[in-house]
Amino acid sequence: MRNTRKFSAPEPSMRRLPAYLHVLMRLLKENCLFVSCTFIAQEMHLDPTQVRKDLALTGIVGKPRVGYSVVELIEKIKAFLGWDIQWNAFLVGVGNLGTAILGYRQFRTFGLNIVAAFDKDPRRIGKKVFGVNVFSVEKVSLFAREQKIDIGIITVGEEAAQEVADLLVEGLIKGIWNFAPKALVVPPDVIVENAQLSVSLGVLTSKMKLSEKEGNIFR
Amino acid sequence: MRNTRKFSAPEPSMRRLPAYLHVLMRLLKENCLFVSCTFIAQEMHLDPTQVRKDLALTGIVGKPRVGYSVVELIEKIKAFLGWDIQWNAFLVGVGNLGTAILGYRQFRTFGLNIVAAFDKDPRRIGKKVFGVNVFSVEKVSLFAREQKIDIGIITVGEEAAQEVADLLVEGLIKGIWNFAPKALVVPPDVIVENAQLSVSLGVLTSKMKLSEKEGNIFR
DNA sequence: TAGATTGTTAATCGATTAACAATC
DNA sequence: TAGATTGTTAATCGATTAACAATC
Repeated sequence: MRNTRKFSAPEPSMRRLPAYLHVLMRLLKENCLFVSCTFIAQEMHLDPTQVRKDLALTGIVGKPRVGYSVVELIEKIKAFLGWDIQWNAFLVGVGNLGTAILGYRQFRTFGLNIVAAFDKDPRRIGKKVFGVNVFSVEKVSLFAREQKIDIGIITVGEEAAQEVADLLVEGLIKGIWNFAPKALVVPPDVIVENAQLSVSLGVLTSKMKLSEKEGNIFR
Repeated sequence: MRNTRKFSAPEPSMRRLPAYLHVLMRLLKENCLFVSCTFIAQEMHLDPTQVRKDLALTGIVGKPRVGYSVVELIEKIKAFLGWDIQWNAFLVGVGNLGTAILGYRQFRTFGLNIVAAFDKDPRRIGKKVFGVNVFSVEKVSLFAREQKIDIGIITVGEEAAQEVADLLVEGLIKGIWNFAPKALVVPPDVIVENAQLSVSLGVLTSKMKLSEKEGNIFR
């Protein structure tokens, strides 16, 4: 069963690209002009063929015996990830996590431009958080339409998440970055990316518990 | 090529379990005693067989024609994810993200007990953040050993991440929750879970860019 | 040239989905 | 009983890994 339209790029590959970018940025700093798959694979403890296939997704062409141009590869990966253009975003829910995201300057370098923030708490409305104005959540749809916002970032609680998603959809946004632990229902042309920290924590604690059990066999 | 010891549970399944838990908690509130895979699958837009296989991982046994006991299923999933026991944790790097994590009370319900925080900035050391004391990062290894800490949470910048990981390993921690965009090198018995927000953002913007291109064909 | 590395095709592996018998 | 649902085995699909020819 499929929740949305299927796009062509394999997600596991997509998720590895940002890490390649980090290695490449370091190489760029060290004035390294060319890099081979083998090198990147070693750095990241991956299979070289896998790296080559991942990079091929971006349309890069390498030179046998030489490798890929570091500068070109950085450009291609950024373009593939959509980090070469600006995305205008609204953030809804100025709690701890919302505030942290507003304060995380790094996102600017990925083209994420958080234009405004929204909250339902009157104590937060009218304030500025890391230079971003906080408005009443009621206004989110109207403002989003007026300002042609691309991305809605949901950092509200589970209860309000669907409601906020509906407002964002009404505001004609094209993508939702959802931090609330809730499976959102949206039209098929709206892209949802879930980023629940608890999922990641669950993977960690689950593996730790398993390893304790397995480990005990040998001790 | 493998970076660490392989554990038996399939990661995709593991990543779906927290979402099942959310549906189940809601059902519990509604005093619903039994639930079928079909129902959960519909709620989450997944294949029922997939849900059944995922749930089977936890060791739950259902009743044909009835389904699974909601209460029992919640317990089993929590136990499988390691959310039935307490994990003592240290957090290193009290920036925006670190602060947000310290303030996110929800994690307590997953058994995550953040005992202390660490930073290298003298202005932060000695302060309390959401009730958690901030110490100098130098002390992390010693304190971790003394207090038998299980998990180290890394919320420092890319540059310092490996250094902090080394200190945590010296402190005999068993798992690292790494928010820094850096592939950490640790001994094979230490479990690392990477939680880079930029990866998730990349998936979103990449899909949005692809969908724009594809979409334009039809417009 | 020789040899390292790319690009691509084939083989393997693992996860998802389909089919169906067992059960209450 | 009839039928919905579980549990499990088989088929399909997709991603990873291996093999190798092409290239500079």
